[in-house]
Amino acid sequence: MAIQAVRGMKDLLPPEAPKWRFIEATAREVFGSFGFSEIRTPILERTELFARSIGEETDIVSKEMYTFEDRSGDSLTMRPEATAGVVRAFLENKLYAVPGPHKLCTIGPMFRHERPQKGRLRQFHQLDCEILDDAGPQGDAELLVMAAHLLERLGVRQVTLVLNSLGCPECRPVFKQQLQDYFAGRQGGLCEDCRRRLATNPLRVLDCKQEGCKEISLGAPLISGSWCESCGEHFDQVKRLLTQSSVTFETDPKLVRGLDYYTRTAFEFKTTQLGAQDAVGGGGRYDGLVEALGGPATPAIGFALGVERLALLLEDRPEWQQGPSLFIAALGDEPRDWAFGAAQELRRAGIWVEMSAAATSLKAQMRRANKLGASRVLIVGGEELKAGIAPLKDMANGEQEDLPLDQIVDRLKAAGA
RNA sequence: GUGGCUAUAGCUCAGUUUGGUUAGAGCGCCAGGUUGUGGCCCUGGAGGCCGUGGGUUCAAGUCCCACUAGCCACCCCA
Repeated sequence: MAIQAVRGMKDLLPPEAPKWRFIEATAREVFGSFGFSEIRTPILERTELFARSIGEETDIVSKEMYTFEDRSGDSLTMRPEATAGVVRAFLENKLYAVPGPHKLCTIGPMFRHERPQKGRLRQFHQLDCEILDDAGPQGDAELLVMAAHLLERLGVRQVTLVLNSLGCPECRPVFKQQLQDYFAGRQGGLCEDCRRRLATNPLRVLDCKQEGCKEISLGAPLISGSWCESCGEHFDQVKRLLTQSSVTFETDPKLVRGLDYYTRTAFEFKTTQLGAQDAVGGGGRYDGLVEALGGPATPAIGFALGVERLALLLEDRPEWQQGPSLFIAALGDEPRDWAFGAAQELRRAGIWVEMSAAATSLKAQMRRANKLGASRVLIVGGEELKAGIAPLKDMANGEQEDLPLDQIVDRLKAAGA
């Protein structure tokens, strides 16, 4: 076989492209109305950035990154998520010099070396939003309301917002210790992975899908019991604001997210429509990340939505299949020359015009016009050219009218083409 | 990274069990049925290194192995 695309990297073909444009355009519109500015950061970053922000122990960093040495010997990585790069750009360009909050969004490809399946690619695309320098619960709520609003605008149904709070540096260690104490006596029933997680990240044990682990987790302490006063208050406020905004949600005290930098609010938008790939989007608060990357203490929160997964949930719409406003069917050499010129003139007026370059029968040209979805066909032969009047056929109802050739532009503009 | 299923025309799939003439269908495509009129209908036509490479055999789309890719589950996540 000839050269194939790299595994897990897909071509976006013309029939699918309008859906993507719709998703991206709607997202930009919604993000814009919430005051988000676009930022575009490089796909390549120093490996260190991801190792330090996402966490060395996470699956992403430990086994999923596209990492390589460039020609100067620097270790570079193709971004597996957007937040780290955005935060890096925020610091490097000293965007914090202006008072916050800073609302930034970005749309683009991410890369993770995983085993591909439906809704999971090695190059995939995210709609990503971050609010930097915002500590209050209204920041969390605003972001979630915006995401819910976008899903609604897109017409994506059957998506549930699942919420949890992971606590802060104040209360999470207490909970971690409680968990470790609880599981310590029950290690025997845990899977191999979980026994390892117990030391590194005991919260993940709660998230394990193995039967034995699930059973043991049932009796485990819940993080909701360990929240410090301010974390509990923060979470209550977020929930209150969501309810006030009519955003429905569920809470799940076992929801844990894979990235180390999350604090307090963590969330996922889940669907039952995509099999094992049930997350359409996710995110959370990361109050410590900016400081950990060497910046000023800057509380922040963000989310990402997967474009491919959204596309899978969207039906095609008829308005995405628009055809040309006019097809010129020319019969004979002279009419074809005339049509070529007329087409350019109409196009200059912003009208989508097609014609066929080859000297084929009228029947073949009509078939082609029909296939392209042309709204009208102008039929021009030698007689019409001489008379300066040609039949214009409406392809929807089959009706034909005689139109003076010098009035085409006006006629089409009047028809809203 | 682990396990399972799959790969035949542009698309969806028969044919593989029990190896044996020119590998089929539907849809799509092209042309004709109308000296210059699309969609529906009828007729005809084009289009296939049967994923790639190796092996078994007189003979492989069919059996065996490897590779590649897709799908499903695990893992994890968008």
